Parts: sequence; C-alpha cells; structure tokens
Amino acid sequence: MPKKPYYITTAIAYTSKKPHIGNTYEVVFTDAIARFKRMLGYDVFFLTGTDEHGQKIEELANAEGITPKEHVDKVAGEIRQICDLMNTSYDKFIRTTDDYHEKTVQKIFKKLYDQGDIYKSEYEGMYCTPCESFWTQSQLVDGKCPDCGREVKPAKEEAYFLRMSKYQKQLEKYVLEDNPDFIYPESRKKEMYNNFIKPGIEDLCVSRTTFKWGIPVTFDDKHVIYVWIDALSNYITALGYDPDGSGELYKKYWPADCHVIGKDIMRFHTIYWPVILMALGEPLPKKVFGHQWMLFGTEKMSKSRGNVIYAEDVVKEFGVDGARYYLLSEMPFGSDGSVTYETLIDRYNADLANTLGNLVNRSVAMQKKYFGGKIMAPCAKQPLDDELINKCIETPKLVEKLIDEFRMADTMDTIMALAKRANKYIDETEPWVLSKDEAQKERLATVLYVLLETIRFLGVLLKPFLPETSDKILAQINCDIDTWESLDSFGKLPVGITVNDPVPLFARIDGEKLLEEINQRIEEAKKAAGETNEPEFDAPALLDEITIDDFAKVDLRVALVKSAEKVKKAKKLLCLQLDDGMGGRQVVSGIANWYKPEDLVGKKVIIVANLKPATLCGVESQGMICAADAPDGSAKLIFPDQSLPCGAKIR
RNA sequence: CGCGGGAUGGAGCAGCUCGGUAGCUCGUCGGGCUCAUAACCCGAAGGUCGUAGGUUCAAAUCCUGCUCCCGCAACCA
Repeated sequence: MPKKPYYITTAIAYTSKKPHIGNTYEVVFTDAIARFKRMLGYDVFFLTGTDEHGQKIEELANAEGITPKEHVDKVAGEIRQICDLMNTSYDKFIRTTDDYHEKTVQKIFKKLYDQGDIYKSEYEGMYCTPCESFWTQSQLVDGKCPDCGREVKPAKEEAYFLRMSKYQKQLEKYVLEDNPDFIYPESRKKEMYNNFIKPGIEDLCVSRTTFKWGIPVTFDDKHVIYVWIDALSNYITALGYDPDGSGELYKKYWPADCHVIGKDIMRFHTIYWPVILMALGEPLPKKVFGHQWMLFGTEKMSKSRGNVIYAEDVVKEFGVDGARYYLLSEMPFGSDGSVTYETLIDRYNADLANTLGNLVNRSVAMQKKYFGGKIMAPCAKQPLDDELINKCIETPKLVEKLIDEFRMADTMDTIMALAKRANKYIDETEPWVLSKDEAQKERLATVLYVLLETIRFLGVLLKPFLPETSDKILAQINCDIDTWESLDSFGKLPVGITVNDPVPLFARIDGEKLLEEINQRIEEAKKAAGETNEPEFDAPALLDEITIDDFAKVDLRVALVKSAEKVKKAKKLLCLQLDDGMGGRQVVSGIANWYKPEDLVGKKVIIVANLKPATLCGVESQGMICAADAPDGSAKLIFPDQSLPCGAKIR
C-alpha cells in the first residue's frame, strides 16, 4: 500500500536580518511534527525557506552598499545554517528568488489577470508618500493612511488589485462549515472570522511601482508583484505547481496538511492565501496553525536591550537537543512562551540531565555491573512491573493524540513522565539489594530488562523530538529496533545482546556560574549596542526636497500642557488641554502607552498649530504634538526650552 | 456595550465540556536510598481556585455583575 502523503510547511522567513531563537521555534516545531509523521508511516514533505523580496530588503542593501541579491544570499545562508544547526529535516528549502518560483509566480499573476480576478485600479487619493503604500478607500482611517496616519494624496501610480470580495461566500463556507479546523487554534479562528471575514473581505492591492526588488509583472513592467502572491505561492511553486500543468510532487502533496505560522501572519494565510487558491481553482490547505511567540522574559528581544538570543547561543551551552527540548517544551499551547536563561538551565538540568540522562546512565551501568552488560531473559515478572509496563504502552498513544492537537509541550511532559516513572521503578525494586542475593538473580535480570526496555521506549518516543539523543540512547542499549510500531507491545528488546558502556547523555550545568557569565555577556552587548549608536535603528528614507516656502506653511508653536487625560475607548490616545498663547486648544495624541497624563502636565511641548482639526475616537484634535519614533517602537515627545512662552513660533 | 482568551499554594501551568476528596513541574523544608550525572525515591509546609452575588444537598467547575491582565481589531492629526 502506498504511504499516505503529508505536506507540512513553515512560513518562509523574511531575509531582513538574522532570526533569533524565537523565530527558530517555528522550524523546530514543524520539524518535530514532520519527523513524527514520518515515523507513523506518512510520506512526508517538509518545506521551509526564505521570503526575499520587498522594499525593506532593497533599502537594507542600499544602506550596506551591496545589491539586494547579495544581501538576501547572505541572510538566506544564515537562515539555512540555523535550520541545519537545529537538525531540522526539511525536504526542500525554497527561496523566493529561485528561478522557477519567480517564473511560476508571474504565470499565476497573469492567469488571475486574464480571468479577471486581478484588475488594474485607478483610484485617486489613496497613496501615502512616506509609507509608499496604496490603500483602498475603506482601508483609510479618517481619510488618512492607516499605517502612519499622514495625508494620502491622489495616486499617480496605478496598482493591480485582487478581487477578494468575489470569494467571500466561498471562504466563509470553507472556514465555518467544510473545514471547521482550518484555522487553528479555535481562538485564532474567532479573531479572523469576526474581525475580517464576517465584516466582508476587501480587495487587495497586489502590485507595487515604488520599488524594483520584486518579481516583475510580465505584461506591465512598471509593476512588481507584491508580497502576497509572491510569498504565499511558495507553498505550491515548491512542489512544481504550474497553471499550465503541474508536476508530480504537486499532484501528490497538494493540498497541504498544515501550514505552521506565527500568529502575526494568520490573516494572510487564512484569508488572502485561500482566496488566491480559490481563484486558481486549486484546493485549500487543510489546516493553518498559528503558534505563539517566544519572548525574552516578558519583553521582546532586541539588540539594543542586549537580550537577543540566537539558536547558536543556546546550542553552544545546551547542545542541539538541549535547545530543541527547550523550545518544544517551554512554549505553552495557548499563550506566549518565555525564554530566560534561568528556565533554560532549570529545564535542562531537571529534565534532560537528571530525569532522563541519569535514568539511562544508572540503568545501563547496572546492567553492566550485574550482568556484564548482557541482557537476560525476563523470567521473573511481578505484578509491580505492570504499572511501568502499562505506562510504556500508554505513552505512545497519548503522544499520538497530543501531536494531533499540536500540543507539543504536553507531549514532552508525557514522555518525561515515563522517565520519571522508570526512576521510581528503580527505587521500588531496589536492584542493588537484589544483586546481593544470589537467589534473586532472575528477578534482578527481569527488573533490568523491564528497565532497559522502558529506556528503549523512551529512545523511540524521543526520536522525532530529540533525534540525536534518541540515537545515543538506542546506541547505548545496543538496540536498533526503533520503529513506532515496535512500541505496540512491551518486550521487543532482544535478550542476549550486550549494552555499551554508559556515557552521560547530558552533562549537568552549573547554573550559577553560567548565569554569571551570561549576565556579563548581556552587559557587554548592551554597552556595545549603546556605543555604536543603536545599530538596529534604520533612519527612515528622506522625503522629497521642499522649499523654505513649503516649510513656512507649517506653523509650529510652543504650548503648555494644562491638563491631560486618557481618551475613553482608546488605548493609545491622550487628550491634552493646551495653553497655546492664543486662547487654548485641545489636542489628541497617541502617546498613552509611553506617557502618563500627570507626566505631561506643566510641560511645554511643540505643536503643529495650523493642522486641520480631525476627530479621533470621537474626540476633536486641533493640531498635533511633535514627537519622534524611538528604535524600540515607542514615541518620544520633543520638549522645547521650557522658558519659551506659550505661542512662540518655531522656525 | 467591537471580537476573543485568561485570573488556581513562592514561580510556571493542568483541572472547568459531563458540578461531588484541588493535580503537575520548579522552588523551600524534612526523611530514605546508594545503582547513578551532589543525581533518584518518599513525605511536609504552603491555595477561602481574581472579586461580589445567584442556582444547587454540593461550584475552581454552571449563571450574572465587577476589577485586572493578554491577544486581535480600532486608535498614535
């Protein structure tokens, strides 16, 4: 019987910068599933890769003085190295700059255009110059750019749009009725459905004229295909999809069984991607699984905070399987995970070194010591043994169920629970006591057999998750019976073989010492980041030149904050009452996340005094407070010399 | 009233669908053991299960109000 195909993918990683350990989680997680399915007998195809086009890449390359291609070659290489370092078993690594991908994407675009699903738009007033972005009418907020909030002006550039609305009903039916597990977990499905699908999906702009680093539209060379069709299509181009006739791989593996992605790109995968596929007349993926984020403690990782952890940092201290185990066991199913070196050390020592490593070590050592390593027939079983044996039999079934639900951390727990039970078994049976009584020889042999067979179970169970460790365990007990089916019954460990010398699987780590070292390193990294003037910060591109007259149109004034309060029903907005030297005014500002009302009262700020008033969350704002974007994404106000009078003009 | 998730011993989580001795991991304290990587095993302390009500013989579990946290959306003029 031919094996059942199983196609699983990660999202393709954006090649702007080297991914940190949190980004690496995805590929390790997906690898675990892929390896597991292979063991179950599926014919698995596991795809990962890189997303390499776009304006950001173009800018980064410019800043570095290299070509975009040189830039992405470098970063894609790093990303692939990390995948290899983490021992992930991807079958293909796709790059969106691959020749076949670019050609197919062009064909897809053309096909959708020819059949009328992509159309050229000539909207006006939809273009935000600073963001270099097009927006459809309904995307605008108060008629302004939804990204930066600035004025948009009539678009001289035309753009191509995908007719999303046409597939509204079809998508709704698929998500709600045909395939209720499509968007997973459930909470994400509600988010996507309530926020985007139910209100009605919008046509999507699928081309750009503002940058060149992308796949050109074949029939209109001013345009480059924007990220959606380019990046998302990787899942099918990788298999040799072709609108004119697809290859064997595609026929065999599509539709994908699961796209594993970060929760931030759920929308693209559960709305845009299905619509593209429906337009192409292709079947939709069976599942999109949105995983959580791995944070550093409770904050995001960033270079300037000195808290970026890369996969290689963790591997250096804890080994590949140490890193894999941590990622797989520490990320909760329903909420963000948190990396700290403290928990990293704890988990490593407690689970890998103590519970698992020590179990294998002590068991193999006893087999060596009492029987010269030779495994004897278990002919003196006792009822006591059954508890452990039953747990061995149950565990694989539990694991199958948990993996089916993508509950990775629970899976790790379940396997570790078996190791704990085995440790307990040793205490219950006290082999060292048995060894002192010649009459108990058979019982001792049996106890050790049960123990080593349990260890074989552990070795096999761990294979998809900690492949290296699994190999080491099985090598130590000198047994190559490592299939998932071999866990159907207890007792497959052959009698008569001789185990190898016990070698510790995981060396215990001196936590205090390591933490000290690491804190030192973090301090240094912080310092370095400070000294080099925040290397992560990319100054935004310069706008078009203006004349002094243009500038004179902007009336900047000094104003005193007399009172401030949060705007109800808005998270980020503060409503400020100002003395502007001209009778006072009210200004709303999106700084509530970074400034408390009381911090501002009594301070003088700079306002744009002649800005057309606007209404935000129902509150009128007569002007705008000057602030600058900080590298960490926050906004910092610009405070003038506090001795300036209210109403003073800035020029 | 935009949508959704959550609040459980010092920390992190499970239990809630199908009400009925509150469980796990780490940490703390005490004990046991010596095969083993100062590892392993057992026991103890520690929780009025966010808050106020309601239903019930009985509520962490069901219902309602409230507070706080988080995600998505909206919102940084």
